Amino acid sequence: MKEVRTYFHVDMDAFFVSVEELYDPSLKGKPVVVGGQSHERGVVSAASYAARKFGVHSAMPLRTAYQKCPQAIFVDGHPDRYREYSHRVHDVLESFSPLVEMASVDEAYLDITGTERLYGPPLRAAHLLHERMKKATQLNCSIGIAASRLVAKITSDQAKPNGILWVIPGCEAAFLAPLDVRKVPGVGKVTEKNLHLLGIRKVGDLAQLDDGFLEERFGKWGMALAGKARGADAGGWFDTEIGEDAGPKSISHEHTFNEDTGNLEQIEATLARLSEMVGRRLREHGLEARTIQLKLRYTDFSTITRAHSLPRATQLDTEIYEEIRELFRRNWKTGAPVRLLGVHASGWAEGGEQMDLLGEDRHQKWKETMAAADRMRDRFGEKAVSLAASLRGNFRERTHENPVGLPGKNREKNSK
DNA sequence: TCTGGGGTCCTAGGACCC
DNA sequence: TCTGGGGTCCTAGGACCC
Repeated sequence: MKEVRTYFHVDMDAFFVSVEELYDPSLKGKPVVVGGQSHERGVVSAASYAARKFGVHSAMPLRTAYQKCPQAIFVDGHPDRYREYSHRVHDVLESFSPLVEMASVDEAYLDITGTERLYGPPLRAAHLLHERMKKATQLNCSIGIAASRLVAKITSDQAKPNGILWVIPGCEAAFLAPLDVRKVPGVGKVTEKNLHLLGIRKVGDLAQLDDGFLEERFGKWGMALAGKARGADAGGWFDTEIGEDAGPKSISHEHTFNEDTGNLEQIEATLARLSEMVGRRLREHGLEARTIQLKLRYTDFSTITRAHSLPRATQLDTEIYEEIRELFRRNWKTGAPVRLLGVHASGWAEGGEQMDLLGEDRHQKWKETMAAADRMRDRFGEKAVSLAASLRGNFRERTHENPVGLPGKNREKNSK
């Protein structure tokens, strides 16, 4: 007989907005939109509850948010702040239970099975944690409690804001049945629409159907859905134990221009900057990527991705950039204005991949150069050392006589 | 409505190998 | 030459999440 476990899903309330309020208390209680200025290209990252009353929600274009709520205060996002507070949240959770898994910056799963003697029954434990979180971070959270991770996640959503909710084991199906299918994690716009076409609107409707039917229509997901509708952790990610947070599987950076551009110099300078950012993160994580991918979006929003796998993994800005530039030149509809560019790295090399002997010396030199550049950036800011900046200066000469990718004498000149 | 940026996972076809 | 069955890697696209 399988032991009944107890999971918490802890979700911070309006996380980005709440963190911004700590930096600027005058924002409290007001309609606040985090993500950028009201006229900018971009979408809402987070909206305060006051702003939500006007119909503003995350993922909505900023301009739309402005139309719905012109009196809202628009605030730029601060990823560093959110990361810092995410660490604090993590620390609180770890002090509470050793089995913690951060699912994103502002949410986590805890396995608190067997902590009754320490904290008492689940509801009491949740109140203790809630209190501890508020005291340590000044932030509110909501906590869902259930015998499975999936149900705990749905439950925390129902508990919002600033609430605690427990689905007693055995009551899962009854709790889930009246909820919209959209409440099931993994069911988004498209799947919801397809389910509606089949007359399936509530999770309870799903539970009636047999696995085969759902699998045929929705593939692997369908299979899991029926189980989920019955409250089980059926298949996929939700089956896994709560454990150590694994490292990243990919690292990417992308940029949307304020105005679309067909200017090759501007485009390549941007690709260089994005390549640097990716290279830097790879080095921070001690990773080397085998596959480099370009993302290219045109004015009409049509988007392509083009990838290439290297014979040898890299973490060097210049090698990433060379590959990206080649991918871009091969795939750009020449002259067509570009809306977005992205650089994506994945496919980590297994530890200690061989380097060819001839390349090793050059490679080592570059590694040292890059490490030094990273230190400069730490001390003097991102602008201190830049491949992109050097490219803007004398791009043509470099491409012909001093191809980017080899240590060049021009570099020092630009680093001061 | 005029649509960010960072990710994960899944599907599917073709190459290539045995 | 009308032709098999897997396994794995690569690539492209898309749904979804926060």
